[in-house]
Amino acid sequence: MALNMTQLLDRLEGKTDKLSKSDVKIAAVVLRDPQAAIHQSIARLATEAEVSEPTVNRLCRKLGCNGYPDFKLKLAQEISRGSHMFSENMEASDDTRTVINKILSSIEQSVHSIGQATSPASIEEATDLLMSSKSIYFFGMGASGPVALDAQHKFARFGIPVVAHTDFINQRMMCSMLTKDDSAVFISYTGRTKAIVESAALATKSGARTIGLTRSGTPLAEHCRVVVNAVTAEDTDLFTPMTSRIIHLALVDILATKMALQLGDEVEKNIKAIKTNLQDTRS
Amino acid sequence: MALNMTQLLDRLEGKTDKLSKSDVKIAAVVLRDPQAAIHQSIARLATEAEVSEPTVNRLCRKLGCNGYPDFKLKLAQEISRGSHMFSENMEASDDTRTVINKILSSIEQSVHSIGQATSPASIEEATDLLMSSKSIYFFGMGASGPVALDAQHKFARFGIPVVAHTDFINQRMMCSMLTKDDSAVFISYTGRTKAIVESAALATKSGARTIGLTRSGTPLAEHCRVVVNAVTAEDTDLFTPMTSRIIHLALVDILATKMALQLGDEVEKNIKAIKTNLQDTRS
DNA sequence: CACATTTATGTAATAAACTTACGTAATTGA
DNA sequence: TCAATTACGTAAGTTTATTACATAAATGTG
Repeated sequence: MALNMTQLLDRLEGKTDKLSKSDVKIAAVVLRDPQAAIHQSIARLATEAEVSEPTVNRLCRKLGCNGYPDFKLKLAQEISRGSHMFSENMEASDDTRTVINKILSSIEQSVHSIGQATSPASIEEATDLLMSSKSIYFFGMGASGPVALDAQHKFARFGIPVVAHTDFINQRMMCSMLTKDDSAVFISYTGRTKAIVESAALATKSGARTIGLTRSGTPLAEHCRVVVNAVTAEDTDLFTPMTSRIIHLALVDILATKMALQLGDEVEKNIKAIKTNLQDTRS
Repeated sequence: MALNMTQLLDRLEGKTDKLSKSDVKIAAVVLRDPQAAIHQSIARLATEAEVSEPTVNRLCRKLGCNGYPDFKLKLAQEISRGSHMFSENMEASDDTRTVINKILSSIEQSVHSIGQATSPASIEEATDLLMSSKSIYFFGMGASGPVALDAQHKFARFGIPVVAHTDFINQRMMCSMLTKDDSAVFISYTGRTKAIVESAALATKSGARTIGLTRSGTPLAEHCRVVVNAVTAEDTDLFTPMTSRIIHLALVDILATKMALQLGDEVEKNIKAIKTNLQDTRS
């Protein structure tokens, strides 16, 4: 019930539903300025769209809402993510507060959209491969280097040997030495970085279980057995270089959590052990 | 107008406003289940809170809303971030879709709350220090190690020498060699990791410009000239270990962007140069 | 401590908004 | 062309929210 978000605007565009003539008129008014729509009464909206009030009401129900007020509520939630406020570029004249808000809302938006882009199936396939692996390798270069290291840190608790490699030489070396019981996770937003594509090709040749945290359809994706699609809604975004790493981290979190849940008790012990060891380093 | 978000629930807790007796009763009902509140009529809410309807209406206006429906709308937007849906723990029975949603909404929530916790002043002070530095050092251990490396990668484009250190030995060594023209950025969520606190103390002794990406009031914070407060709303959260790194990354983004804006043209050239160099690595 | 003044709250009337029921028009398909 | 279905609007009814007014509580002052 709470999960069918960000659907209203899409549905208003007629993507999933068959909209009648009047419905289209209403949708046009709403889409022209959704922000304004949520402050309008049903009467006002009906007038603007040149239809009757019950017609508006019926459309609301057709879209799965419980009447017009409920429609407004759901619409408000959908556009509350700031998507429509801060898509503009950064300007030198922006004060610090504005810069903060622009960056954060851009991140929020990306994180939210990745939720819809990620197929549960791909996560499950990936965790299945990872869980039964003899050892796991994370590969990332440039901005994805730190992500790979982060993944190494996160997966360490599972009791499976994990290593991250962030430079070309080590990656090549490792990839040619993998076995069919090893998992190799390749992290790249563009999916076109030569070095990492070559490494993935090598890994495939070695028979390793290749997993890609990248966008599907890219050269890298083609070399991976499982692809966890890491693509944001708008890709031309100025903030892409920022948000892509965060999206990768979020996906790593999801994989690690899913794995932890499936491994169950075993992990608990490991985490507890690590935690007690860490206590000593706190002052 | 669009920036005073996520204030309603806080204000309902009486943090910024002086609430009357009746106001408190109303707030209690709303806070007990905000999700339910947005579907209630003003009459229902008034009854539950044992006050009159106009009293509810007056509270709405006091909180800056344009009547009760507007209040519901604003509240709906505020909790649309999933904050109150998924604050519970993860369960083994959760399906993959649920796991994904829980993690992502937790991240969204943290990112959003950091926006309010971060004071523009601290960002400005930090960037001022960084910009005029001869060189910049990032220090992070454990989960913050990758964050430090990420920062190194991001700041590299500014033309100032940047290094990240993620191990104790190197950190100690570097910190004792810093000069008053060097900036040392310490990244730690807890602010209590012994090693990093010691490093910060050393850096202070060397006269370096110490900046902390940590929570204020912690041992680490006390050794830092500028503290960028990195604390999430709810701290007991199960997801803290996940979201803390992402918050740090977001703060790094903010610092880097702010710096880029202030440096202006100079950076453009650097970025362009890096980009052209990167083209070669794409297939 | 009494009195004036401000602030808080409730009652009742009013107005606005939404929904339902019903009837007519348009569309579809044989 | 004629049912049958679907789409739409009118008008009545119902719910919901707001305003105006009155009363009570709280606050401050001499």
